[in-house]
Amino acid sequence: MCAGARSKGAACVGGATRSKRVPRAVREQQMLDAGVRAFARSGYQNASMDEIAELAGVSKPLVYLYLNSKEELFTACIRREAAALVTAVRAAVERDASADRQLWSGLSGFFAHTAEHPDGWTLLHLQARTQGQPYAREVAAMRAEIVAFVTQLIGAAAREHARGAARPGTLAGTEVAGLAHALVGAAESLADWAGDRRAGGPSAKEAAATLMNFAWAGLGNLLRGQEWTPERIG
Amino acid sequence: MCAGARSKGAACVGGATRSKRVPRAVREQQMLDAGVRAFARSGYQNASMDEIAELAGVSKPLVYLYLNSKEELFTACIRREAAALVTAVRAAVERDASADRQLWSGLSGFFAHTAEHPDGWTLLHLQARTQGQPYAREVAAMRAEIVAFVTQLIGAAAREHARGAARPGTLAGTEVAGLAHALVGAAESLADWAGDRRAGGPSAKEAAATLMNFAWAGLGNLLRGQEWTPERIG
Amino acid sequence: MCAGARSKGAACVGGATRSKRVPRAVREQQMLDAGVRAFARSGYQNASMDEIAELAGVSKPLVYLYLNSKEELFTACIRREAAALVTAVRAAVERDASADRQLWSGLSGFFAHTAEHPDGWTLLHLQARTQGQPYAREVAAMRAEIVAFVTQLIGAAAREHARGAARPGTLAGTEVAGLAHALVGAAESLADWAGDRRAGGPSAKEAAATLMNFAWAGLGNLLRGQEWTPERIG
Amino acid sequence: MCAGARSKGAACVGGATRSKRVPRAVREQQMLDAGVRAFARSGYQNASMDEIAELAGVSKPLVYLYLNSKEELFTACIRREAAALVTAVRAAVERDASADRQLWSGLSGFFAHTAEHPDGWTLLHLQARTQGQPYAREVAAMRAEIVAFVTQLIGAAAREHARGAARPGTLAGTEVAGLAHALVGAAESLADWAGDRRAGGPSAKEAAATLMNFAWAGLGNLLRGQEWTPERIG
DNA sequence: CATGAATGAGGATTCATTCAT
DNA sequence: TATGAATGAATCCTCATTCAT
Repeated sequence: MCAGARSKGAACVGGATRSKRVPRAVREQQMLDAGVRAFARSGYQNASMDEIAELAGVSKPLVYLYLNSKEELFTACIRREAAALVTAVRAAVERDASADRQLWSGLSGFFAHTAEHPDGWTLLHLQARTQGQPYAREVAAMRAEIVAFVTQLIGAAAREHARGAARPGTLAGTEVAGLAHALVGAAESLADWAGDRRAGGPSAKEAAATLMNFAWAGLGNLLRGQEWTPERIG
Repeated sequence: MCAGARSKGAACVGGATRSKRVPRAVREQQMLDAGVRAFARSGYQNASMDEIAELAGVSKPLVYLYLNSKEELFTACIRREAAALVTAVRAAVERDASADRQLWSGLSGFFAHTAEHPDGWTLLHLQARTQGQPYAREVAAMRAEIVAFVTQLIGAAAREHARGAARPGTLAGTEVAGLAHALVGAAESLADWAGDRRAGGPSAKEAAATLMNFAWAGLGNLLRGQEWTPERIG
Repeated sequence: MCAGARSKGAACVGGATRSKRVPRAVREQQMLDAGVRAFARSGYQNASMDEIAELAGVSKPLVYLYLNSKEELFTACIRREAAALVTAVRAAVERDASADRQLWSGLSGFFAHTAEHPDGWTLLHLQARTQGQPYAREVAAMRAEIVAFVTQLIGAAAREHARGAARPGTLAGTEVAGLAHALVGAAESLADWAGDRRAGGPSAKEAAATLMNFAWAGLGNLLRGQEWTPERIG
Repeated sequence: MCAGARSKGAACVGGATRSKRVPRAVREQQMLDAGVRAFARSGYQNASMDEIAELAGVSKPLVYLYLNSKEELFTACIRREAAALVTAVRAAVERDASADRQLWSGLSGFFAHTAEHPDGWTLLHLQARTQGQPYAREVAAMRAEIVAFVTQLIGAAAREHARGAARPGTLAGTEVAGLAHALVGAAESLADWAGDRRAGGPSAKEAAATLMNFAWAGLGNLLRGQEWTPERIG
């Protein structure tokens, strides 16, 4: 436990002993760690700066000295986690592979990262979106980046498919957007589920495979022009 | 306008004139309306009891008299909205139809309800889940109920398929659950998108169709044994 | 002593017993009383809202409920005291009397009021001017009103004098402004001194008479063209 | 520019380059310069030690090493400025001249000094008096010294006058003191005005002349027994 | 029923001040 | 000598909540 931990019984993040005289860069990371944890678990409003400072193993004024305000701390947390997630996904994608393999590897990376950083994921997915424009926008930007990536893969798949197809299907812009939203939503839901090991959630690879099964075949059908319609007979 | 509406320009919910001698049941609904609206738009913490009382067109002590505390008010709001959503979906499902039609009708009902009650949907999907255990659990329970329903439909579809299939596929329990989670997540994401009319989101029926296209084909492939696997070549 | 007076030993303003359920208008005056006292004695920054609330015999939130912020409280205090001072001076002036008598009666009223309301006077004269633009301006406006009144009296005196003068003097605008500044400054200084009874300061009438002696004769000389110049020989 | 000057754009006082190894006496003066400037412009509370240290071009701990605390720094600033003002006035007085010339030369010195050291004057006249007993007393002592000097001059003038007067007037001690207070107050007010060049204030000599015109004639009248009294008829 | 009056408790933020290097 | 790192102690302000009428 960290020295100086007072009343509430919260240990310092990472179990680090509260140490004196640490260089600024390190302290800042400790504070961000604490912020991510606290914000993810309690939400922006409920997390108190007292709590965060204690979790970081420092006094409150130091948090303000380095990060200026609760809002800026929140922003910094979001930025760090968003960057980490995007980086992880980028690193996981197998470049020069086929479109479906690229998507699958990206998804695997995504699920692996969110499973390893559940607080970061909660922060981005749940908390940041509830706190109004500035933060929501920040996350929306990251999401847009991912959606764009997925859209591009779908386009690539369409081209790949078209090469050998008897009757190449066309996908309108709205349809593509709908698919991207659905896919990202499904991924998020699976990530939540996968993050919850107690609920018997899947591993990252399993989640990625499930999602590919869910999405890839449907996409192929669409491209082939085999649409599902309500008028279809059971 | 409701009497007593003070400075801020907020009219009473539903445009109801603030009148004396209203039966308790009605007053409570007005308060819940106000609560849902305020909580959805500002979040639990940011919504103040003052604001809610004014929005409901009553005095603050009356809110306390009927609903005891902010927490209980929040819980009551969540419960009402969750029940309304589940009821709407249930009512929309065409019993005795084929599994895909049941799923489609249920999704249509879901998208229709969320589009008509955006504040309720925001409350459930965004706000309640960020306020820690007690409320998140409440919503999680509702979600589990829906996931279970979807899971059962997928199972039914599998059985239907098996009856006439040359080579019946098998779906492990985890796989089915995964698909259900993915589908529900996709639906939620589409509901958010559809709720945002300015972003050119789809209507309820369109959203349902998009999702069916996306999901049903994949399911069919799975049942046919055409699984996507990472080992697959290109 | 007022009930509920806690630690610091400060009694409520006016010695009033802390009473419950007082109408808003009355409470507001009590708060302003407390504010004037606290601000005058400690300055804007040093006076804490805790201290003021205790002095007013109420809890802090009530002060905020009625007066919104420390700044607004300060402004309200200044406005009330400025208005009271101007009103007192106006009421004291003997209209339709000769110019010197008008000036004398006004000064008497001024010294009487400042002596009876030393905290109000300190607030206006000392504290408000130290707190930057918004407040300084407020006081400057009041001061300007008084200077204008004095200037007008000097003008009237000049006309009265001119009627019977062999060689009527002229006063340039800058000279008049200088005289007005000097006179007001002298009055302020005497008010400070008069407010300090322990230092053997004069009564209001004495102070007024002293100032008339100081100022009126000099003014007469100027009008007569008998200027003091450094070149004058001993 | 001084090294270490960070963001806010504030240059070091006196444009001194921040240099290492400066003798203590010099450093202390730099700190006092910074203190006077900061305290005069922002007030005691608003001026932060950070700001002052930066303005002085040194690190905060050094300020504490040399001056111990904010209070002591403030006191030191007041003492230095008060001594400077008194010294300047003393040096300006033409000894062995007639009383009015002595007064005039002293006033000229006073106005010249305050015009050249506006921050010092603001510190003494405005800021120090609003910070409660310890500092106000310090300034009051200086003021008393000046009032005593003026009182003595008025006494001397009375004696000079008495020597050649047909009908020597008498001035009670209180009257003399009152006149002195009035004169000093008038001087202070004019100094404030003169410090504000934008408001078209006068030069030092002009201010002194204005005041002499204003005051000396009144004094002469008094000595001649021509007192203004309220009973006088228009 | 309905409400104006009132408060306890807690949270963000700032700053003078001190070490350890 | 000089400073980056760190904190205790306030201070302003807000809000859920309760009475007395």
